[in-house]
Amino acid sequence: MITITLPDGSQRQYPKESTSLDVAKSISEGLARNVLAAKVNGEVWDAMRPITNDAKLTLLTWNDDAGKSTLWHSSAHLMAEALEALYPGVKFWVGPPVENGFYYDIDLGDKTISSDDFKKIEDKMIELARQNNPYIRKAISKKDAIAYFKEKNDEYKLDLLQGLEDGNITLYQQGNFTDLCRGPHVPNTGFIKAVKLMNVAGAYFKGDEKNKMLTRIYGISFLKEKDLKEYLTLLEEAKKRDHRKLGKELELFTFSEKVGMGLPLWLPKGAALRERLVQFLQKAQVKAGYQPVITPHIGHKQLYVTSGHYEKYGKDSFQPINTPQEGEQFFLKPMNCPHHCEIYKTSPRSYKDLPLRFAEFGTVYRYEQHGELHGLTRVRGFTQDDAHLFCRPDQLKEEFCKVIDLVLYVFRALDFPDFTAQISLRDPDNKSKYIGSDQNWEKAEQAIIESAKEKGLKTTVELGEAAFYGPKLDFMVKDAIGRKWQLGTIQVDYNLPERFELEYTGSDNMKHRPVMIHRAPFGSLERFVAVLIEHCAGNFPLWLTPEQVYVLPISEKYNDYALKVSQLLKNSDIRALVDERNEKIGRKIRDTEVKKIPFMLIVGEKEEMENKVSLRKHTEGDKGTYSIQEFIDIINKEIETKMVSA
RNA sequence: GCUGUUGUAGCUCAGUGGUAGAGCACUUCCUUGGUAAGGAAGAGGUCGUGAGUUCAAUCCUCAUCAACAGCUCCA
Repeated sequence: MITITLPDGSQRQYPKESTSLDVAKSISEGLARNVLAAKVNGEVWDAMRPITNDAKLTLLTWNDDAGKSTLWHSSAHLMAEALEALYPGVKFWVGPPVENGFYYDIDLGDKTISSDDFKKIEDKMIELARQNNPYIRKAISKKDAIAYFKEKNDEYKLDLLQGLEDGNITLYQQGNFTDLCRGPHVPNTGFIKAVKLMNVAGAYFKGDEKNKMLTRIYGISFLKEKDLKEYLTLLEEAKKRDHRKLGKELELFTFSEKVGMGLPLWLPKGAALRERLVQFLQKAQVKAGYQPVITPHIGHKQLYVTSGHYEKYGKDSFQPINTPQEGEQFFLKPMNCPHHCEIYKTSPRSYKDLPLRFAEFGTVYRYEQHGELHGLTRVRGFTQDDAHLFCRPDQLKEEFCKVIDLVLYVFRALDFPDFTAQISLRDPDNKSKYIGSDQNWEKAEQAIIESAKEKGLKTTVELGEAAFYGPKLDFMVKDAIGRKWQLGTIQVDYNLPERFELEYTGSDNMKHRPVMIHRAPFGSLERFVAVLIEHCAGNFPLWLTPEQVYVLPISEKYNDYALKVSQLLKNSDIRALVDERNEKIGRKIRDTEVKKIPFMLIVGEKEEMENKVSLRKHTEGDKGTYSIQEFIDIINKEIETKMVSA
C-alpha cells in the first residue's frame, strides 16, 4: 500500500501502482471524469501513470492551467495524427501547448496548407478523437528511439533526440501516431470534444531565422462544444475592442506613412484624453513628493556611452544626428534616465536631500523592428510617465513600497482591479547580457522581492526578463475580457548611479552612492491608452472621455436653447457639444450612441418652456427630465464617485 | 529584420488586360421631425509607389513602401 496526500492534507491508502485516476474515482465518479492529469510530488503526470511510492497528489482538471495545457498538448498530438493521415510523409518538429491552445511545427515538403484546409483537418481530428484511443506512455532507450525515427525518416525528431539523455526518453502513442514526448497527456483522445484550428504561419526551425521555415499550425481545443463557442465569442469581442479600430472610429489617433511608421499622431480627442491622464498622474505625483523636470529629445553620444545604452543598443537605434561643424554625434533619447542622472549631478547632494524624485513625461524614440510595430502598443516614438528616484540604500525598500502604492492607486483609479506583479530577474546562466556587479544585482533583486512581499502582491518570477541594468517588477493587468497586458514597471538600479558616479554626503561626512528606482505606472501613455481602449471598449470613464455630453435639439428651432444649455454645462467644466444638424432626433440619437457619448440631453419645445433637459444615457436609454442644475449635479456626482473610488 | 497575406473614394469593401463601382460619411435642396439610420440631387479615385511585359496595365512580372498575421526582438 502507498499513502497519497491530497492538497487539503488528508491522507488515503491505495494499493501500489494505483493511478491518479484511481484516486479520483475513489473520491467521486464526477471528479474522475474531469481529471486531465495530476501533479505528483510537484511534477505533472499522466492521470493513468501508476504511482509506486507515497506521494503528494493534486488532481488537475480544466480549471487548472496545467490541466488545460495537458489537454492542449494531447490535442497537438491528435492534430499530428490527423495531419499524418491526411498528408503522408509530413515531418514533425515540436507541438507544445501555449497560452491559448497549442501548435505543431511541421515540414510538409513541397505541399502547403492554408486556412481552407482547416475544416478537413478538424473533422479528421474529431473523427480520431471519437475513437477514444488511449495515450500510451512508453519509456524507451535512446538507441531504440533513434532507430524508430530513422525508420520513419523524421530528421527533426532525430535532432531533438540528440539533446536528450538516455534513460529519460519516452514516446507517447495514440491510435496510429507515435511521438517523442515527455508528456503528460490526458487519458484518451475522447476528452477532446471540440477543436478549432486558428491560423497557419511560418516559424523557423528552432526559432532561428537562418534555419528552414517550417509550417506552424495553431489550434485550440475544449472539453465541451459550448466552451469553444464561448471562446470564439471572446475572440469576436476582442476584435470589436481592437484599439486600432476604435482609435480610428473615435478619432483618437492615426498614423501617416509620410510621417513614418510607428509614429502615432494624436488627434484632438485622443490628445484630450491623454492630457487628462497626464494631469491625473501629475497630481498624484506632486502629492507623493515628485518634482517635475524637463529634458531634451536628444542627447550627446557620450551620455549614452556612460549609461551603457550605446554599447547595448547603439547599432539597433536610430542612427546619430551629426552636427555640421563640430562633427559631434547626438542620439534621439531612448530613455530619460541618463538625463535625470545629469540633473542629479547639478549640485552636491546631502543624505538629508534624499530621496529625490524627478518626474518627466518624457518622449523617447526607439528603433523597433519593422515587424514589431503594432497600433499604439508598440511604436517608435512614445511618451513614458517616467520618474527616477534617487535614495539612500536604507530608504530603498520604503521608496519602492511607496511606488507600488502609487501604481496600485493608478490601477484602481482606472478600474483595473485584476493584476499580478511579475518579478523579472536576471538569467543566471547568461550573465554577460547584463551590466553591473553580481553584488549589486543581488541587492536589487532582493529589494524587489522583499517589497513585493511586504505589499502582499500576487507575484510570479521570470528569470531572464530583467532589463540589462537591473531587475524589474512589472505589473500584468487583466482587462475586462480576461486578457493580460503588461503595464507599469518599477526597476531597481545600482548600476547607473555607479556609471554616472552619483554621490551624496552621508551623516558620516563621507561620500556614498545613491540607489536609483526607475518607475512608470502607465509604462507609456501610448500603450496605456491602447490597453484602456480595449479594456473599456471605447466607453471611457466619464472623467476621461473626450466628450461627455451631446445636446440634441428636436429640431433646428431649438438650436438656440441647446446652445444655451451647452454653454451652462461648459461653465461648469462639463465637456458638451450641440448637434446642430438638420436631422431627426432618432438620427441624432443613433449617431451619438455610435460615438459612445455617455450623456445625451434632448431638448425641444417642452424642455425650452420649462427650462429643462431630457436625459438619455449611453446604451441605457431615456432617464427622464431634469433641470439643468439637476443634471449638472448628476454628472458631477458621477465624475466624483469614479474618482473617489480611485 | 525573416515568412506569408493584403493595398481600389474620408471609412468599409465589390470589380475588370480596353484608364472603375456600392454602402456609409461629405455638399446642396426638400422636410422641422420627441428617444438608435426621413427623402432627393450632387461632388469625390491618375486603383500604394516605381519600373517592365503589352497596341493597351488598376488587373500580368519585378522591385519598393506600408498595413495585417506569425517568428525573432523589446532599454
